[in-house]
Amino acid sequence: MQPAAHITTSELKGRPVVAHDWPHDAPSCRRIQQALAERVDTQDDLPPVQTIGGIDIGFEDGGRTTRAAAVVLDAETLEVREKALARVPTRMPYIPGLLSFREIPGALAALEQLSALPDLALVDGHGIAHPRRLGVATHLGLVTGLPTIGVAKKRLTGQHDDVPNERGAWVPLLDKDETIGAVLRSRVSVKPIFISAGHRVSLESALAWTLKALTRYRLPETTRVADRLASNR
DNA sequence: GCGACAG
DNA sequence: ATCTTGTCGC
Repeated sequence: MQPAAHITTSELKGRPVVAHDWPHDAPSCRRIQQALAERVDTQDDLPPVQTIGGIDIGFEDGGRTTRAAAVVLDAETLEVREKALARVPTRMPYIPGLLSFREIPGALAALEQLSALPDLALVDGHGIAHPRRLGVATHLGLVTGLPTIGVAKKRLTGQHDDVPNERGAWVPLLDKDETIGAVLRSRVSVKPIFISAGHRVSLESALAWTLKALTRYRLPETTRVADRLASNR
């Protein structure tokens, strides 16, 4: 009999959050994911959104050091309000399906450096478009209480039809008969991106906010600014 | 057993 | 993710 995943509920700045032991082995990670998945909220439960955040992680020293970037943009003008970069020792290798356990420690360190958290955060990687519905965007939302959206450049799981070659066109990402996300053509003639609900945000709102953060590039501005910082460009 | 596999 | 320069296509 496996020991139960130790999960507790708490509160952060008035918001319900979840805390849990930080595992180091894959089987423990998967057990925690299964337990956490029950607490995910894919209904809209967000404050008036005045700022949107971007979270992205990069690495240095051949992966030994994690560089985590958290940026805050004005939701209306997309003007950059604040940037934070944290460098922490990397604790886990990359294992498909367990990305959040590798990236969240750094993300939390970067968020802590911000003078004010964003009202909503777009996270690099998937939200519920994950084998156990607990991608990095969803996991980070649960742990911080922040409304989150998953914005990924590649598919992890699920099937989808071709996306029409028109800016803003999208098709559902399906797992069996369940819609777990959307495959979005963010601009003409580029590979589509994968949008999914993270936590406290519906897929419809996730798409709407992603479109609001898009300008002339494939990725939303939040992701671009955070990526530039995390990868030292 | 074989192929797929976010960052 | 990261290692890396020029180059093909819209």
